[in-house]
Amino acid sequence: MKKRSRVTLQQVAQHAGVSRATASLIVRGSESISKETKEKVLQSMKELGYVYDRIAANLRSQHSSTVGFIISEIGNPFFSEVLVGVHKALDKEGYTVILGTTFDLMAKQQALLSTMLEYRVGGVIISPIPGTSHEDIERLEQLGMPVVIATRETTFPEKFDYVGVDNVLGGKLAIQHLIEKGHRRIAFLGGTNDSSVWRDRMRGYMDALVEAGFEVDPALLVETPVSRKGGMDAIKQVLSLPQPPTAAFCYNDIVALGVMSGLKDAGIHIGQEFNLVGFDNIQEASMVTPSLTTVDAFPHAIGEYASDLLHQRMMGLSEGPKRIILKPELIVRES
Amino acid sequence: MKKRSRVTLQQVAQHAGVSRATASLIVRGSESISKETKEKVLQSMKELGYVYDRIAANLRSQHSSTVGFIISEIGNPFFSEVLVGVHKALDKEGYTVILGTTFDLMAKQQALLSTMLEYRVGGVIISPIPGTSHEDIERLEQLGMPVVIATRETTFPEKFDYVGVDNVLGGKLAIQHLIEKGHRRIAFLGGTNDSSVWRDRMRGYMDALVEAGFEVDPALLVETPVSRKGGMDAIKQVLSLPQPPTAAFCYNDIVALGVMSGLKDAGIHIGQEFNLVGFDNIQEASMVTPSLTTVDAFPHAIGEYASDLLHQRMMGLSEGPKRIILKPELIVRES
DNA sequence: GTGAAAGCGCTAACAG
DNA sequence: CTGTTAGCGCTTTCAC
Repeated sequence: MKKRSRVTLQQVAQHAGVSRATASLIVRGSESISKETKEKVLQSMKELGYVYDRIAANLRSQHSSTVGFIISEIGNPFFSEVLVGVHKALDKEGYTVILGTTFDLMAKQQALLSTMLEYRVGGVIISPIPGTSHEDIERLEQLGMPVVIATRETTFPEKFDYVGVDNVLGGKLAIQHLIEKGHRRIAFLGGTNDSSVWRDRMRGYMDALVEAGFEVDPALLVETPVSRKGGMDAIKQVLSLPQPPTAAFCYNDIVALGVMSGLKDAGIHIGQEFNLVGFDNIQEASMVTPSLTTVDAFPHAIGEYASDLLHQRMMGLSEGPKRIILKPELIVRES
Repeated sequence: MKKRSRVTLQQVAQHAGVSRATASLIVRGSESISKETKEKVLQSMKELGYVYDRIAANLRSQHSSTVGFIISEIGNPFFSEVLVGVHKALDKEGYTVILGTTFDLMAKQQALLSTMLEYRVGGVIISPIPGTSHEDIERLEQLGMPVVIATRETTFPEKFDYVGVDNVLGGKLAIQHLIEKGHRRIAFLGGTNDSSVWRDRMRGYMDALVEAGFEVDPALLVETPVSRKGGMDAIKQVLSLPQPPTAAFCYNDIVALGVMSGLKDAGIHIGQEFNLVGFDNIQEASMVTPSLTTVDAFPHAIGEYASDLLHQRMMGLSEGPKRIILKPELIVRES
């Protein structure tokens, strides 16, 4: 890991016949330098192949131009879309992102938080794993590191800046749509109740059913891992019921895609005999056949808003915790 | 961006009544410290809430425990799978990854390379955008920064460590499979010839056809952007030919999924009237209906091998450039 | 085993 | 406008 030593500002200054301080001002684009010396120094930099050492600069100035982004997994298109939003927004402000993936393991998350601290990132955007308490995160804030929570909540939501979608409303929209289509027995498939997101979507499901005057059959609620396999298993389970459902609301699109496979295996025509609504609106949702009706959770926007909030906080412009709750939208397609 | 000042090693040492140097040895887990002082110092760290400053440490020791990973876009499942591989492997070695996405823009790629340099990353893994010359990359090596190229080649492949799949062979496997199925008119759809990957897959396509004694009809080669939309457009184009193809090999799975949509729109039964082979074996390939026959490009393994090569090089253990070319495998499914 | 002093490459504060 | 001096938080000799 030893590196060939690089050209330092000192050497550049010497070569150009100025002081280190002057050279420093020039790299940073100061206006208050005469055109001639500026040219001269820039020329020297070019000749010597100077590369700015941002690490050393950050150390000295006690600033940080990095931001940590902690996410459960990159394989899920929803999260990768959030990442794209974060990336774009932070790029624009000149930050560099350090990525960490927890794979939903608490030990990994703790380790990542420490890493972010050790690297002196200027702030952290995190989608905490289910069961993360606010104490776990508070550690960062106590050390003066701004934090923004995205997509999932911690045990004490009001403590931090948060950006997410209104999952209760999303669940409601989905169910109302299915009720309008004439369904009475609607399953809720996939996900597990340890996640705040699941609980909210489930609540939307319940609320909408109750408001419409229908009863909730616990047999139609199936918890599974958030995967296509999970969806496939879940639909098989409810189809074998004495009174199978005629429609399903899925925890997210990934699960919904699994459910679609399961329905096809069972020879059920999606969109005709059976209606299906997902959540997230990942790209794939519009591409499958039949295309998937889903609730758009605006992952890209979540990433951008989270970045904006973090930037505000890093500039010291924010006061109390802010919450940005996006209104989800139902995207009606063929399913 | 100003940070509340943190507890320094100095303060810890003072609190514990030892010197800074001793404390430093202890954070790094040195063996040559008496158990008592060690305990005492560790206790002080806990009490004061000390956080190791890896940035300062790296500056002083001229080491780096970060690795840059530059990729075109994170939205493509193939790349996100490579990222997962990279992440897992580097994690194990204790590196932290700094992520950059180029969106296939040359300016962005150049900027990212500079950023990596400025952040003194210990090494870089890059999937260069089409048209990247070896000079663009050489800059890094000249500054003593190890580089590993992954998935795509530069203009002068032999100069750097490289990990990728044998795209020529992959193309051949696909075409041989289609020929065995009895097809004579096989289209090659999607992608553009500015990419080395495209040219190799195309070559495999050509070679296989020629070996089998068939001729190549240029009308069956359609270049498009690498997207579902591209696939859709491409299949529509060839279907309107006087002599449409009866099978297609697609640049990758993303394109293939678009082609599937297009075929369905045209009322063509995939797997019966028309056979289709993709490339990459992204998760989705096994989940669509009908499931997609494809060539597995082992993205996860590419990420891991690239990380291993980089690690070797960072340790100074590598000599000449190494090339790891993975053998792709045909995954026969329903399409 | 532990401490004192020097310095990684840069910026900040103040002179001039 | 430019130079001087000090020091960010850590590691690294080299004494003792």
